[in-house]
Amino acid sequence: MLDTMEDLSTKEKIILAGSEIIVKEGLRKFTAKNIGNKVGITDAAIYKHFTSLDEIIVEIINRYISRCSQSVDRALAMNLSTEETLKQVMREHIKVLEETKGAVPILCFEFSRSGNKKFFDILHGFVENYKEKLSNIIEKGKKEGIVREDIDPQETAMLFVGLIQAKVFAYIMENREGPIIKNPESLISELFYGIMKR
Amino acid sequence: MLDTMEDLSTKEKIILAGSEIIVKEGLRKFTAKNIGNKVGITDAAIYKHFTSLDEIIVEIINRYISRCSQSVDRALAMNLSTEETLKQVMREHIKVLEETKGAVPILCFEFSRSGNKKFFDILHGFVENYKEKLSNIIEKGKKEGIVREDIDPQETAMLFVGLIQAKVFAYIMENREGPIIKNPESLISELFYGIMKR
DNA sequence: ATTTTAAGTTAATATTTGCTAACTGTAAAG
DNA sequence: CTTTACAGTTAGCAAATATTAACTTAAAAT
Repeated sequence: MLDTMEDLSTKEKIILAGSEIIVKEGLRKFTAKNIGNKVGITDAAIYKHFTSLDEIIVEIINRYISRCSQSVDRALAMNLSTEETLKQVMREHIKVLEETKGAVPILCFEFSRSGNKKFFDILHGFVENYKEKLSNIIEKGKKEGIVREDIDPQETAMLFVGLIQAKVFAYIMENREGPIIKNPESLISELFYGIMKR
Repeated sequence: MLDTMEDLSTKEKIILAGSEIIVKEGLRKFTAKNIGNKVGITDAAIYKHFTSLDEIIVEIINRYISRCSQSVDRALAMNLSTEETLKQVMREHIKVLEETKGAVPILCFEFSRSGNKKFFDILHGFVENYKEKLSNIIEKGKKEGIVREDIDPQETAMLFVGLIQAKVFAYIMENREGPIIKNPESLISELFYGIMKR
């Protein structure tokens, strides 16, 4: 069993173990037996918590999506400056990414190929929705005159999503341990350097 | 059956179909049945050409590796200027990449996680060897004074490999058709702009 | 004290997968 | 003309996988 998840409920352990398998071993190893082994229960016990293995994946994706979406709404509700709002959103997104161990960007990659329409549609819908929310904030920044005029909000929103994807790939290819993004604040400020008016 | 491979031998068709499945559908779908379907034969017929499915993967990787290595040797034998030698190597590499439909970078990604030592070792050995060959050329360029002094040959060689990897990811994520690298010459010259003395 | 429920077990199911064996047709070699 | 080799077929096996069923047990609810 994993030592990092002693006091979690079994359901949480399953989600965590599943995420880790997806990231570190690939979808091919995402089997009931492997997940059970990692959690410390039998394969059959998993079905006391989920009706199918697909449901685990849906849960992993949905948590990521809802947490990211919520963090945008929360950041907006905080009534910060546009710049701080954007930064807050990015900070939160990176936090969710770390907590889910990078599983969702990997799933994006896997399902963009596998032709599994069910998962692809969920992920695609999320990316579209999230892009819209982010680009609205960037658009507002442009109106306020703090974001460069020649920035395309949609493009820049996608750049952020793409950047996260790239970071996860790098993390995996370099076989690293620990956080995916070592220094979130510096990544965020680098990104901002390119879009803010000076 | 695929229309693009009418006149090839069955063995070639299997390799091509296998590569395409790896790239477009993932390793999970790399099964005898799926490959057979794509080629237009039964799963059992595949074993008339390969002793195992693993052997197909080994063949895909080895072809990529040997063609890349050979192209370096060929480029060196052409007695071109250092700059032209490097460019020639990159051109050839991109050609091999296109012909193998980007399967090997994807396999690198998959096996860097799956823990399959057999494949990982082959790929790792290749990358190390290839990096060495490339960096020797870059080193020569430095001695000739045409490459910037502050360039680390090893780092720059890896940059090229990483760039190829990134291009394949982008190709897949954007669900594109056709060539992975649309304009090889401009990619090569962009890369060179950063390393050559001016 | 008893019943109910939650969460685990083992055992069994159907399906899929990798691979082998036995057979068939065709085309080249002798 | 016969033989042999090749490249395909179908049938089938053993292992793995997703899932279900039947049972156990301990704790919570009544």
